[in-house]
Amino acid sequence: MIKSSPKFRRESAAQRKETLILATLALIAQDGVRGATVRAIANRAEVSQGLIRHHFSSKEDLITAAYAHHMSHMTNLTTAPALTTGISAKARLEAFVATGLVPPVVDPGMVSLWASFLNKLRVDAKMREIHEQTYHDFRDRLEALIADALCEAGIATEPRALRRLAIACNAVIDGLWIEGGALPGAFEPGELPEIGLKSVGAIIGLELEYVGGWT
Amino acid sequence: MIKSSPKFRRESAAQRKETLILATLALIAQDGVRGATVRAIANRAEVSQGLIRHHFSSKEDLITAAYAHHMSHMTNLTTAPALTTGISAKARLEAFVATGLVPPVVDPGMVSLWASFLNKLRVDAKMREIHEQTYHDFRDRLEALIADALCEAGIATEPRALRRLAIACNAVIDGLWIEGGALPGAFEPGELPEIGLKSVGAIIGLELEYVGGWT
DNA sequence: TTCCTAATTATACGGTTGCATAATTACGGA
DNA sequence: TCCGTAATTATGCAACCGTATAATTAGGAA
Repeated sequence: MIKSSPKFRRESAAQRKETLILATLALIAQDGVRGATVRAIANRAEVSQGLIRHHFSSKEDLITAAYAHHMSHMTNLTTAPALTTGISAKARLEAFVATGLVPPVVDPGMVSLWASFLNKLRVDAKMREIHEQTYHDFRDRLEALIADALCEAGIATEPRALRRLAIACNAVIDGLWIEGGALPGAFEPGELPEIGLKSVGAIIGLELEYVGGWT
Repeated sequence: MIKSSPKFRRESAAQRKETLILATLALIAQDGVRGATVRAIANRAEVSQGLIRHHFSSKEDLITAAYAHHMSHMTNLTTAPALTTGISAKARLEAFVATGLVPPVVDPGMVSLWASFLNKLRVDAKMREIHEQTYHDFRDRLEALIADALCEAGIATEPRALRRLAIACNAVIDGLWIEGGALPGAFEPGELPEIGLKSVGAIIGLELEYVGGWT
């Protein structure tokens, strides 16, 4: 008897879950939440639709997992360059701001994805929890960078004031990131990071500069 | 023959359209785009579902109209106080910034609504057009206020630099507005406008202050 | 009053959705 | 080698979606 090629491959739960999550994110980024149907996701991940319910208790569960995955991914993408050792605190802050304002972080798909999730915050408590945690995580990293940069410059700052600086800087970055993604082509290349650096610098009282190399 | 009470009332096209638009916005704010089905909208507006297709060529058409309505509403809400005559340019700018960062502009429903529409920008060209126009309209008003305030303070600014200041200030306001709406309770009352004024002030190089009276 | 017309309702249809259930099948351990 | 079991597929269903069409009805014009 000739052994025919297997009709499917078994994979670990973790791998399958990630595959499904990535397919979900790709679909939402492309067509909005509306496009992420169970059948479309299964099709994109090249599995049957029944498999989704085998790994996730409901479609809502998958969406939530995709949200968490995406948010931590974006945070890591932005944070990574700021972890470089051997450079000044000011340089790390500059890298952090600039990285968050150029592709691939600034991207229509990313913004669309983020917006799709944002309007679920009202309804879903689990989503709200994830958002809150991600937001604070991101802001805390930013606050630490600001604190280091200010300390390095010999500027003392109270915790309360520091928190507000971080909130404000986070807001500029977010705002620029959104418009950059929502209106691609409305800004010249390199304009967004330049504006971001100048603004963040003005807010915290340091002169931050645009360093080339960010494509 | 006893005349029974009429089963429905005829109204002008404009009135009906607005009723339907408001019902749509209320539903989207409450349950997200997913909740704004034709039947739900008709139910909320207390009309039959067929009426929607009588006034709008499609559901998509209604959604688009609702988006335009909502955006101009928000812009007007924020802009109104800045039109006050007889006060300094700086005071008008302060009013503009502060108004946009307190209720009813800062509100979970408003943010949810805005986010719901945002993720349609990728797909729908008409939506993108409305977004672009609204964004530029808002930013232009902000830019004019900044120009006046700087001029009043005797600070000369090039058009190119002015544009970037407006982009940056717009971003701070947007970012703060979003988080204020997405995470109600995460900020103390009055904290958002205070941070917003300080940040905008730092960016453009003026000292803006929080004036009480904004509840 | 009578009639005409546009606003409104009533009803139905094809397609899609998320989910449940049962039948297959890969693949590691005995 | 064989077998158990969990991963995967196949199939079906009830509910809901947007839309089309025809039947009502309000309310002004003549």
